[in-house]
Amino acid sequence: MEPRDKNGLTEKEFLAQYRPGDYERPSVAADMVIFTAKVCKEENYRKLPKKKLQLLLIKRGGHPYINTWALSGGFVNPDETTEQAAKRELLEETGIDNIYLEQLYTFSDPHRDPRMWVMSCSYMALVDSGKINVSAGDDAKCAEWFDVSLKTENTDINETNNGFTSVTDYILSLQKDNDLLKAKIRLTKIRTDNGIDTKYDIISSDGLAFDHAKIITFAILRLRGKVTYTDIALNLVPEYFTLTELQQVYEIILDRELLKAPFRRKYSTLAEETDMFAKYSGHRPSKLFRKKWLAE
Amino acid sequence: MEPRDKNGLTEKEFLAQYRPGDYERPSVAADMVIFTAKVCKEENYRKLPKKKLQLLLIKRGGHPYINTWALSGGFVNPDETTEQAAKRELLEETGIDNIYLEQLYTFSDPHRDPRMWVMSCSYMALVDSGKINVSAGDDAKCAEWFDVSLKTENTDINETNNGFTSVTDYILSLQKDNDLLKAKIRLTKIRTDNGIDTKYDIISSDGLAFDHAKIITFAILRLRGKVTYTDIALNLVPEYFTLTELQQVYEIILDRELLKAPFRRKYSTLAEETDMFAKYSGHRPSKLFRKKWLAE
DNA sequence: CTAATAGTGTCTTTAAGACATTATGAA
DNA sequence: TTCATAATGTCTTAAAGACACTATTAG
Repeated sequence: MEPRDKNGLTEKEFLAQYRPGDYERPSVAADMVIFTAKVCKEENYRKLPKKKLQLLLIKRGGHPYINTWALSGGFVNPDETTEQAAKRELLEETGIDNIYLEQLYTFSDPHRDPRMWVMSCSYMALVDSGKINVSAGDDAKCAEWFDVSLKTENTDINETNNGFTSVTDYILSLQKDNDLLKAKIRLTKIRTDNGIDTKYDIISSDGLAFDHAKIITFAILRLRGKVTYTDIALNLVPEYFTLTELQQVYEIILDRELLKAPFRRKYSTLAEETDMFAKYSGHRPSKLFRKKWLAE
Repeated sequence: MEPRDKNGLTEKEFLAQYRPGDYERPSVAADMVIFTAKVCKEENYRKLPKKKLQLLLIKRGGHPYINTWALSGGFVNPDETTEQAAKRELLEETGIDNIYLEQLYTFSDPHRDPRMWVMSCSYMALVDSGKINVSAGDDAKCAEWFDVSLKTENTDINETNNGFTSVTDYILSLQKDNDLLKAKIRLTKIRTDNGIDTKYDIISSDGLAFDHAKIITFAILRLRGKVTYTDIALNLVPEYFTLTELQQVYEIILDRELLKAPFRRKYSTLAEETDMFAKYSGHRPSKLFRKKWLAE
């Protein structure tokens, strides 16, 4: 016996006659923070090339925020998930396909877009720089890789009777040749026994569109948080890599140097030995490893 | 000199003439998984009462999924964030206010609601059971606390050439007196060098509306993941608590017993000693502590 | 040979697991 | 007095930090 509602309808009947109300709905965009670990040039044949953490931005050609830089992204269509939309947009805008993707956070401040009500479901993506097709972004859109740096400018913690208030200012710098984009993001945490209120505010944002400075900061903090206890860093390294290369990736993400011996002890679990060696290194050649993804 | 777009408009002019297109937009709901740690009754005056992990569900009075149980939640309004919507709905539906809230994930399968295109921005909430007003949910809506259990039924891992495939089946059980809701959720992870595809599928879901079994499973796994390295468990404990109580909370979340001595060594950092003691315990009274939230 | 990195050994420090011992109050 | 839990001590095991030492190559 099928259940009927207060109008005497079965579920099938209800759905057949159902018409969505005409209340206002938000547009939903999928935005992506794409990181890569770019190998720098090194003149000294003996020295090892350094790595830099980079992020992809797209120059806006129209209002609002005309001529500023924005994350790759676009609106979600009715026949796809936000993740599918993110992948589709990335492919359309940059030609990049098949990469690591992870949902970050949904930003929903009603006024984050001056045009209308737009939520942003944000994703973090990681690519090995060798996979990037340099000729990508060849349509009208101008996509460029920016060096990323996120520094803590200041932290202020006040203990209260039943919690604390902490205010941290971050300086986000994005650099591409002569283009330097700078933003200050304030992270405020107010903890009481009634929960915690965590808030990101953009204090200043120069050359970045919308609230994207906030999203980028969120992504970097997430990446830093996850890198030490997951295999996420493997996504930034080529098929064959040395343990020093992997360590460099950790160092540019965490923005600090690590000791070699303990690093190798811990993270050699992520690498499978091969019988190949790096060549023409000007010093003792290092063994090449393959990725050993952590199962489960 | 203000920049103008290809139509010769400044940003101000552009925004003044801007009209949103009439493409389809999703409805966005904010849904909440609210947990509490309920103290059971204990007959033996010497024995310590046990705790159970519980979760709040609301009985659906209309189609679709009539007479099944659903998470508390509702549609987001144009003047609020998803978080504000979650809080508003919770207050309206249950009378619960001022609690710990954390965004979980945005579920966006276009067919997750049979009526129309609805995304769910899901939240996890934690409350001390002492804060719950039992007479809540006094309007038409019927809100009830269900005992929660999530067991891994089966894990199957296959290593592949460049990654692995893992399939884990979870059994989610929700019980309230004679009402037993059961669901099987399959978590599939396919890892290749081109990223990881993580997918939750509902194999069966009895008595739970929409994809809420998936959301609940996601929430429990998140809670388990975060409890050991954050102070999140403090949200489930009253103002004054014993270390054994706190340990019980960890045990019901992790679904396994912990050793007392190492637990105290590690988590006494989350507790501030008071000079009060638990009373009428039928054995040595234990010291009461206050919450010491981890700053930063 | 040399500069620069590869790779390992080992001592110290810290934290976690395991379990035993002592302490204490209500009935 | 007894039962059940409180609270702590300590031995073991494992991991992380710090740093030194040896190995190896292109030029």
